Amino acid sequence: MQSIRDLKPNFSGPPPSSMAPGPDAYLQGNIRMTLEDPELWKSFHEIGTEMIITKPGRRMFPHCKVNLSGLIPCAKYILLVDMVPEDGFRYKWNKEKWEVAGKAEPQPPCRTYLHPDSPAPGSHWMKQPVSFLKLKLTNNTLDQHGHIILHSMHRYHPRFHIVQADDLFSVRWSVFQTFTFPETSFTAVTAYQNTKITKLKINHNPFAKGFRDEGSTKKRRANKNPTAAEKRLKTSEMLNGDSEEDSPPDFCQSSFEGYNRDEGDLPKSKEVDTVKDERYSPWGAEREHGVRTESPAGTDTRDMYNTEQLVPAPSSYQPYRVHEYGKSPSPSSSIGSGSGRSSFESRVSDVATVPDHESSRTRTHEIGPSPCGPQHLPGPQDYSGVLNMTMGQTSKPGVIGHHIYSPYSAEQPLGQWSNPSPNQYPPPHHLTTDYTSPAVHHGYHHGNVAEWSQYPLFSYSCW
DNA sequence: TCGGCTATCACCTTTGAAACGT
DNA sequence: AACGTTTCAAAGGTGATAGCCG
Repeated sequence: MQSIRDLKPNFSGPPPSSMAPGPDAYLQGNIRMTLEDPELWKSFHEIGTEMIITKPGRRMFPHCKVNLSGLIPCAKYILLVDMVPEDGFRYKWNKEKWEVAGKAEPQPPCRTYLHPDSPAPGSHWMKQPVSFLKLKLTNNTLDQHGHIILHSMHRYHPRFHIVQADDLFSVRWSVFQTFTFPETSFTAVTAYQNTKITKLKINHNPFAKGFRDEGSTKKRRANKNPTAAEKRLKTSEMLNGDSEEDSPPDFCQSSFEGYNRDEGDLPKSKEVDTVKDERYSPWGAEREHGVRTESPAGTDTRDMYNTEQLVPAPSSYQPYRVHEYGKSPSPSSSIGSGSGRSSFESRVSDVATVPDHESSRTRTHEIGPSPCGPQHLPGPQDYSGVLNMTMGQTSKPGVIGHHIYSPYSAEQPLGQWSNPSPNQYPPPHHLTTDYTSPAVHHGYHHGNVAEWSQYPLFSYSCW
């Protein structure tokens, strides 16, 4: 595990005193985020997770669900997720493995999904796992629903951000921490390529129960289209692991030899052991191209990382160009200790704004009396043009009363969207040169660090 | 010709309101 | 009247499939 942090304010002027971590700022450390269902994620990751993206938007499965600890119970936090390209390539599924198919397409509008409970006190986030179930992925660059826009056949991984902020407006002045989990990386696809992934999805996603072999699957469509039924049967056989397709001779030979062919079920404890020892990836290409390194095999070390810095930045968020304060010596103590969760603990204290309950304009989403005293219920706030964020459809009115994410909104003349140049979604042009030195982090090695600079954490980082 | 995308399908779960019982 | 449980229909999510498109 590595910890990358940069406490240096990266904006030229001081933030408003009401929002800035001023003299009364205090240290806040040991924020820990653990991934729920890590074994499920691993089982997908070892095969090569694929996420369907559709025009109307498709949920992720597995969906992002994390546990949080170390938050200040009374302080308000905002949770966000965005998707970051894994590399600068487009891929294709060829002969049972992913291969590089060329340069990545121009990055689509970067959207950040705001957890609908945001903002909420730390106690709220810590009392139960935080689910991003309703996060949806789309390939529609003109999407108006706030779904996260991705390119098909490209690789991404989610980043989780936690920001101590009383409201969305003050996010820009708050310290945030970023967490990633390597096993959550995935390839965006419009149709599943790897039948193993299909099988895993069917076996674990309750909505796909109808496709399970033990169910009525085989009679589905059987009387409608015999040919289709035959194909379906054939597919079922393949998915059962009886076909050779489960163990193709050339199926990622170099990286998949030890794959557990009984992946159809949620990994049992003994299977997990196997997984731990044999962490393979179908990404033969990534080795060939040195795009990224393999996750540490045979170890529970979580090579996730976190970063934190003050926003806004004078330039785009530069998560990979921040100062490295030294690698954390070890993963969280809970890792592999029975919790079965991936986790990352912020091992260094960080600066946070002091919760200002007096001036808080946020509303509480806690049911019942808050242990932190009375909560103010502010009126609707207009965040138009403030963030380019997506929100769950269950977003509370008043927290964000608008679809503020619309990248093409006329009311959002942000540089990120207003500078289309050669490619539709160019990197911000205002990057400074102060941070161009590569920073190795959490085991990933990006061949072209500069490419990362075009992926701001938040769209509003261009403020 | 082929790979990728999309509309549509049937099956399933989830969700919330209505009905009912205590 | 209030509360808890059950029932049921609508909404929405799922992968499979066929056909379209570049």
